[in-house]
Amino acid sequence: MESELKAPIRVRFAPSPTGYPHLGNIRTALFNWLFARHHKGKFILRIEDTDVARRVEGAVETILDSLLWLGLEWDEGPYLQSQRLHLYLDVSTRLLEEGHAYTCYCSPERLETMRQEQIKRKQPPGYDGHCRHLTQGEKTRLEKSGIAPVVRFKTPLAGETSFHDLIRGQITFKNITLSDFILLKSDGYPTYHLANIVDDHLMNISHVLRADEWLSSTPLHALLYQALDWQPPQFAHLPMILGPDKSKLSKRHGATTLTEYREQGYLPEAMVNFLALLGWSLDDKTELLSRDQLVEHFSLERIGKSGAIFNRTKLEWMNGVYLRRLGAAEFAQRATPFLDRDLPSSARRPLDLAYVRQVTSLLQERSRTLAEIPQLADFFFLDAIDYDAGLLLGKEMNAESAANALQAAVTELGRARTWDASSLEGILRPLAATLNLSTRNFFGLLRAATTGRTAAPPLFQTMAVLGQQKCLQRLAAALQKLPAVQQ
RNA sequence: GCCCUCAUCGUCUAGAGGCCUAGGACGCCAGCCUUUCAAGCUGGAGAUCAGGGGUUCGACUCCCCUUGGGGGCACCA
Repeated sequence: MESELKAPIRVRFAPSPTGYPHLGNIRTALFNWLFARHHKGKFILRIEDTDVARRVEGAVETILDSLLWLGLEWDEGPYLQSQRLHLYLDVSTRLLEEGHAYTCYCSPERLETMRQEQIKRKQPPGYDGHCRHLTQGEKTRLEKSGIAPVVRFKTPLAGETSFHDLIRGQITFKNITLSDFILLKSDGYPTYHLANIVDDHLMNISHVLRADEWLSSTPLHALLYQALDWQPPQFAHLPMILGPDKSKLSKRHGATTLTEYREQGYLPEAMVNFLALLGWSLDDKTELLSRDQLVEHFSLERIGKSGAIFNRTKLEWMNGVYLRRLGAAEFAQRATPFLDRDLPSSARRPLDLAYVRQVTSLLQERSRTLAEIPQLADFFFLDAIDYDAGLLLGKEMNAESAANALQAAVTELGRARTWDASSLEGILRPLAATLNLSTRNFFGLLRAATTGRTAAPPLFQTMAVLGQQKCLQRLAAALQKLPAVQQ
C-alpha cells in the first residue's frame, strides 16, 4: 500500500544522444515507464547532451521515435541539458565557494602520463590531487596563462560512503577508492555526475532506475548530494542486458538498436512484453502479458539481480504469438509495408490491398516476423515462377506419371466453374483416387507446380487465391518443365 | 591492478528454511493432427541449484571462503 503522505513518484529516462538507443536503454526506459504508470506517477524524458564531441546527428529523434513506437509516452520533457547550462554552473560555483570543489589546471597530457604510470605501478588509476592545494597566487598565474580549468569535486580522503539500493541493498565504498572527479569541463559543460544530480534534484525525481553500470558512480552522486545538503532520490540499479557472450550489449552483437527490430518485423507489443521479462517476472509461469497487465503488476521487488542474455529465438516465438493474435485485417495492414518494401520489383505496384488481405490470411499463422512474409508470399505476386523441376516429383513418381497427373489436373480444373477452396478439393481429391496417386504425392506435385516450392500454405486455399487462370498457366508451365527432370 | 556486483536446465526465469525426488517458458527430440509447411495438442531429454565450509532437527534458500562471470576506475554518458 502506498502511503498518501509519500512524495509523488517521479522517474526519468535520461539517455544521451551519442548513439541510437539499444535494447538495454530501451529496457531501462520501459521499467521507468512501468514504474511511473503503476504508481500513477510521472515519467520524465531528459536528454543528456553534455558531450558536444560525441553528439550523433539524429539520435534524439531516434530516441523519441523508439519510445513512441513502443507506446512509452512521457509526461514531461524532453528536457535538454544543453539548454540548462547555467543551472550546473551555479551549482558548480556554489560547490567551489563552499570548499567542496576546486579548479584544476592539469593538461590532458599530464593526466595521461599520470594514468600510465599508475597502471604500470598496478595502482588504481585516478586523479592524484595535484591541483587540490594550489594557492590563490598559483591559480591566478595559471589562469592568466590562458588555461581553461576544470572543476573537480573534493572527494573525502578518508571514511566511506554508502547508500541503499532498492534492488541490491546497502552498498558501501571506501572513499579512498574514489578520486576527485570532474564536475565541470573546461568547455563549460557539466559532466554526467554534476548534471545528473542537479537535474534529478531540480526535477524532484523520486527514484532513479538505471542500468547496473552506474552502480560504481553512485557513491560520487551520494557525496554530491551530501555536499549540497540535498535529499537524494532512491536508487535502483537494474541488471544489464547481455550479448550471447555475456558481455555488455554492443554493436558487435549484431542487431541491438530498437529500430532494427522494427525493420525486422517485430511488433512493439511483443517487444514490450519480451523486454519486460528480461530482468523482471510476474510469477513462475506467466510469459504473455499485455501492456496493461504489465503496468498493473510491475514492481521493483520482482526485478532480478543478474544480467540477462538477450535470447532472440524466444523473442521470435513471442512475436509469432502476437502476430497470430492479431485480427486478419490488422495483420494484413501491418504486413503491407513489408510486402511493399521487400517483394521483388517485378511484383506489380501499388499492391492490390484486397489481394494482399487474401494472401496474408494464409500466412498469418505461418510467420514469426512481418519481415519474413514477403519471402513466404512472393509467388502470389509474381507472373512467372522459377524453380527446380525436380521439386515436382514426389517419392513414388516419375516424369511420366507426373505428366499424366498434371494433364488430368489441367483438364479437370479447366472445366471448373467455381474456384474456391472447397470446390477445388471436390475436384482434386477424387482425381487423386482416379489417378491412383496418394494425396501426398499428387497434392505435392500440384503445390510445386503452382507455387514453385514444397512448403506453402494449404493447397486448395492457395490455388483459390491465385485464381484459375494463373493456376492453369503454371500447371501448363510445369508440364513443359517435366522432361528436363533428371530421373 | 583496485573497487563494486552477480551466480538455479543451452537461454529467460520460479523458488523469500521444510510445499523441491527444483516448477514454467523458449529452443531441442518424439508422437498425434495433416495435402506440404506452420500452428495446435501430448510426451520426453535437459540443472549433482558454481565449488567448499559453516548455522540449523532440516538449506536452492542464511553466513563465510574460493572460483567464475559482469560492470566501473575519462575534460563519455
